[in-house]
Amino acid sequence: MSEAALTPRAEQTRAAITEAALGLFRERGYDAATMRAIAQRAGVSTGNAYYYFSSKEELIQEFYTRNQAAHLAASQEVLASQTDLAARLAGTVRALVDVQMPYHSFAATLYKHAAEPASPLSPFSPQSSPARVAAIDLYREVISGSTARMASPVREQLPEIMWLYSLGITLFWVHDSSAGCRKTYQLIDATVPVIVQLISASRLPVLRKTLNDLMGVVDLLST
Amino acid sequence: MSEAALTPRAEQTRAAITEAALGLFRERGYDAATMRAIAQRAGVSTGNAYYYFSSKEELIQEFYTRNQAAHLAASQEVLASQTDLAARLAGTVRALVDVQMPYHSFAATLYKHAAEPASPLSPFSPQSSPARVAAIDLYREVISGSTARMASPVREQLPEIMWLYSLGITLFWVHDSSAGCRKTYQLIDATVPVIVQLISASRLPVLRKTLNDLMGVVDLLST
DNA sequence: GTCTATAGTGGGATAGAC
DNA sequence: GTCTATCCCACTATAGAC
Repeated sequence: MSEAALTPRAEQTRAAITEAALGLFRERGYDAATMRAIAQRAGVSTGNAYYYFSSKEELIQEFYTRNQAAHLAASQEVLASQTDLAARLAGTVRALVDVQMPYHSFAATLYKHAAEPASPLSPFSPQSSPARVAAIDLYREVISGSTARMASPVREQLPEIMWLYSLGITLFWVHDSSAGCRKTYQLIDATVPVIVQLISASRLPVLRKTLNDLMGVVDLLST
Repeated sequence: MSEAALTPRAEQTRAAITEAALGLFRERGYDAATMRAIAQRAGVSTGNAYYYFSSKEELIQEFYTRNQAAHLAASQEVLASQTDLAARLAGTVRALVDVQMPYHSFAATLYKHAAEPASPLSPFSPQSSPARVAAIDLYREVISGSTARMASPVREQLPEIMWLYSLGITLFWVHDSSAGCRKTYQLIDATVPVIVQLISASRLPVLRKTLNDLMGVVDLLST
């Protein structure tokens, strides 16, 4: 990694800036976490903060990356104990929401950057590619560790579809102002069974054509 | 409307500012369209621009509103000539893309504001409510003017679902860098038949339960 | 009521001295 | 690597001209 090339002192400074940024993001939200405030909390000049992070966006990437790792860790429990597809999927997506919860109000503001297509923060950007691949792999594990049976073209595309589904849930979550984001959890619990039913229905001859069309759409999206 | 209360001169000034803003948005993109530049092109002071639009965001609302109106107008041709549901839906959504096309690169940047839940520019915000209602009504017309038959709970929720679908297409479109946004049109042509098939499949007894669940989800989203 | 001019706040980001 | 000083931006405020 590029971080390995840093001198110990530089690494320390960089870490201080990162910690200051994440703390301010969590405690005071997006607006109060100005580059000046972050630098001040880290005990460096704003110019120095820009030496390590060439934009505020890069600082947000750091937050993004950590969340991905935390989600992976938080999902292991369900994936180790459950074999039912619905339980595995619901548990994994619930874990995603759990992990991000402390940053709920911040995430709402963050999202406006992530939604910009040209932004490196977009989940579809090249910069996010490692995180995206890791997330899709996680959903591959959700499926492969389950007892569910499905048509093979469905099995191939399903991890990516589930990842898109998790993006949709996250999008709903940032908009969710209900107490404890209760609605988001309700939405997960309501949609997961539908998805699982559709997967098992995928073997019905009447739906074969519709499903093949849908899989074709996923291909279009990927390329 | 509030605009009716303006004097002719004020209306003219306001229009000049709007025109200048839309022109700069289209020709030079979001970043170059500073309030200074917009005011200068309109031949007014920046202070005056703020007299009519209390923020840059409001200027963007104007763009937003016009697009809605243009979409409505552009959809009339298909809706007047076609009775097939797939043709009507595809035509309407294609019209949406057509209308926004000159602003493609601008829309990408705009979207980061619209994606912020708290933003008045969000399609779910109270400020966007009139445009949202108008858009949903348009999709109601798409359905009512068609020969398609469907279960009545589906018929009720479908306009809103189609509107959400159009948001999804727009989201894809802002990310679409293919020549002439060819992929977006392909996506529309690929997904519309699937939607129509699902609608007609909604009368199959096997899917009744799944569909009722889905409609329940839509209810959850709406409240 | 409409508009200008101007001065100022505070934000992201940069240049160049050290 | 680190700082200070600076730029340009969105936006606010205000005093007053027409």
